[in-house]
Amino acid sequence: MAHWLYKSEPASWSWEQQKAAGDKGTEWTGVRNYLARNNMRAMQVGDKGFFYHSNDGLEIVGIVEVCALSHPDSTAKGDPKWDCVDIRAVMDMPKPVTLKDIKANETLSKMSLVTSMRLSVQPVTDDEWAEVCRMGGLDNPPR
DNA sequence: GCCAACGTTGGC
DNA sequence: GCCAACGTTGGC
Repeated sequence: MAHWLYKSEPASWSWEQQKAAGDKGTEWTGVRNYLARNNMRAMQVGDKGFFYHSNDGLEIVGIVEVCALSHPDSTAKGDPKWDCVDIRAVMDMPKPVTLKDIKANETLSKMSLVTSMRLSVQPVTDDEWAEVCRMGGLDNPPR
């Protein structure tokens, strides 16, 4: 199963809000970048991902999973170019993993978060997934 | 608040 | 179809 990373500015949509949305989850709306959209189109229900706070926080704070396949973005005003998936919160990171920690870790030097700073929905490799989970204090990370 | 990176737009 | 201008993102 593939892994992903979702960026959000906590001022507009925070991890607390994501958790409050419960098991039904929410549409990951507002992505207007083709690469990020294509990543969402490739997602399967059950794919896990990291939830990252950009701008304020700069850390991975939790784990989410895809709970609905990509579908038209309801905020795109009927523009068929833009799709999104639904995601729901799965668990907190016991220890949030900061961007600083990630940049300092040689294993993660190729991570999209480092190399494609501005991409808002990114793929995460299995190795990166395992390493970030380990750093975050998850001994038995979800797959 | 600044500015680098980078995606998008639009004139040619 | 190229590329300069522009706008946005996001770390610092």
